[in-house]
Amino acid sequence: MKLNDITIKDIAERANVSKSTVSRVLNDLAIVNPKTRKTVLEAAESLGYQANVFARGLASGRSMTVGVVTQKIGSPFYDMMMQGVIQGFTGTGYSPIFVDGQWEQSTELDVIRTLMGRKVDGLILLGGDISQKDLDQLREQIPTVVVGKDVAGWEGQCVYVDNFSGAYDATQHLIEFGHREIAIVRGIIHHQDAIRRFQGYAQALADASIELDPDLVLDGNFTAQSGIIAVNSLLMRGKSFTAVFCANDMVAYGARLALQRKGIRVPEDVSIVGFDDQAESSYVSPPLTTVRQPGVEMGVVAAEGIVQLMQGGTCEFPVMNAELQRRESVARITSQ
Amino acid sequence: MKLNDITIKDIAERANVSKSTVSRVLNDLAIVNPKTRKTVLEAAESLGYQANVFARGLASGRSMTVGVVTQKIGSPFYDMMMQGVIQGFTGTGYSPIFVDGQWEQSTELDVIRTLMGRKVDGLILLGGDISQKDLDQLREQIPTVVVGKDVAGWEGQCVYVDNFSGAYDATQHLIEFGHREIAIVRGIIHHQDAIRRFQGYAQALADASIELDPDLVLDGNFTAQSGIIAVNSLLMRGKSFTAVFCANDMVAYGARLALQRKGIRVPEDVSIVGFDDQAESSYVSPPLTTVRQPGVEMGVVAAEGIVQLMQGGTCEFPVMNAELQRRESVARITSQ
DNA sequence: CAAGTCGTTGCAACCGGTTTCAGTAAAGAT
DNA sequence: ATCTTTACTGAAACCGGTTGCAACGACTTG
Repeated sequence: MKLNDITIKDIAERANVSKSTVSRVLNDLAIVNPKTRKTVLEAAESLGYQANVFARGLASGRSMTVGVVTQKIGSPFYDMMMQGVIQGFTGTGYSPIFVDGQWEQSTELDVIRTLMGRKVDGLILLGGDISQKDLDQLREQIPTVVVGKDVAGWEGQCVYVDNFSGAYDATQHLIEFGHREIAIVRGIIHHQDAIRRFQGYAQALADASIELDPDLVLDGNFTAQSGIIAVNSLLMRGKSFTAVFCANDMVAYGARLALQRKGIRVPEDVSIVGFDDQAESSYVSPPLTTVRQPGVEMGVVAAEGIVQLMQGGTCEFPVMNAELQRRESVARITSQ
Repeated sequence: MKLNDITIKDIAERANVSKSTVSRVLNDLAIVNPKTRKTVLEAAESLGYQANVFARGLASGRSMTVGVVTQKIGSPFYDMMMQGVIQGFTGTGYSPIFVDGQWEQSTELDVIRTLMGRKVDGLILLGGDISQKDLDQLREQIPTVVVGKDVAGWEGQCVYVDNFSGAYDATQHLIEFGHREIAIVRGIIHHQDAIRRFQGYAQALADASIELDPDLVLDGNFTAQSGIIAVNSLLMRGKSFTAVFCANDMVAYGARLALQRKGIRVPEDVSIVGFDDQAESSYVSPPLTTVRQPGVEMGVVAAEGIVQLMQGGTCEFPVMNAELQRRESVARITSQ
């Protein structure tokens, strides 16, 4: 099946040393005579040796893999983080193995169990909904970092963006442009990011002495479809509004479409702001003003951090910040 | 590190049998007395036994993992296939391990080497640019299926869509709607899909007795940016056209934006058709008429196929077909 | 010159399974 | 009653590494 049946033993014979010596050279964890070392290295090289991961894993207990739990492959923000993770691991000797939690707590626990069964050396959780208890328990068994949310008691060991100030900036931007009737389509109700974003929105309004109007607060679930529904219900109710701040870009797309269907122009009649800055957002019509999350960077940082952790070190992540990308979906309001 | 240090030996002691018997029960590959069997199973259950993958792999040579090489995590079409693959593997006992080829041949070979080093039992290649020679060589070493392109000599062992007829249908749709000056923005020049799509376009024109105008053929690279550039150069040249068929949806977004920037309306002035049907396309403005590729299904089918192959069977994939999704980016032309 | 060090290396046990081969007891055949 | 089967089970080798411990030669040291 595999061409590569050269083992450490073959090298040993070729170099006239014992298996142990070869192993020591290959992992350089003991002093070996430089000359011997060279001979072994050459032998290994010329034979094209590649260690058998099973044997190594069995003997050492380490697998050189880390499990990465994502929530839904194909979801823009999580995909960015995955890219970052891959990037962050290249050259470290560790390989990520990705599994998908499908946004479901039970599935998530399942896949983590599978990962543990596969003896991963570390765990990166991208988002997810596991309970604090399970999380804490997990961390005791295996080096873990969480990306995309902050967990109580894990200060510095979570990579996340400041959703509050991102949302605050976005809302303030709308206010600066003269908007006062600003609707919001929230994300999944118990989702941490969604909550923080709502708080940022609320604070920005408060700071501008604009009363928060409950009728302008709609619930959604991060999908384009939910943006459509939210806008339609807003329209149906006959509520007046000049801008809508969306839970993420997909919701913004939906909102945009729903408005157009009613003959309402964006941004001339209603302005829209999204959150995420997914790849398409620069190219839709009009290009979407949105809050950029540094997804790729977060992935990179997480990968680097877990490597530290697995090597017995510690890691301390800074809070990443989300930056408003001003494009063309927001217009100035002159008079009402 | 792990709570789970129960081994086959513990079960053996608990059930008063030998390791061998336990192994036989657990893999049921030999006749074991039903009573003994039951005892062992119960012991395993009550101890919460989970096999050590390293030991199993070392002894049996099988890892129960299959390597999946994608080209770029975050790319809509490939992501759909990944989702499908995950779906297709659930419940089979195999786990996919994803790596990213980054659209580069050398990287791709590298990651495949890594996968082989990790002793995957099978390989799924999503797209990719490896040479036919390398591919053939690979297939001799390990069960392999290729998704997203067809390889000479691998009939039935590749999962791919009929790009030709997808493109043909799209172009014909434009022709039916009265278009005769149909531009095309092609994908990466040597990319198989891009070539097939171009051929479909050309054939549809030919069948309608429309001469293919080389000035209406632009090159791109599947990115939105390339759509913008293509349309701009078309406009710059002052060439007249009423529709543009794009290599994929991202290109279509770019084209759409470039047109808008010049005050050209879609679809009133110029119609656009894309390819892929990525999630956003239903919600952009106007909702994009595009050719849907059944990415998820392809992934599922590929996963099921490789399982067959790994178990010593064979598999025979049908050609998937691409279906035109008529939405709102194409308008009828009445008079020129 | 004997004893003690140090640097370097080999032996062998071990990691936790799978698998071959031989052995035992019960059932069937002669 | 003896000889074959048949059904089932155990001992032990093996997979390919890692690692503790002993050993060995050369070099100091007393």
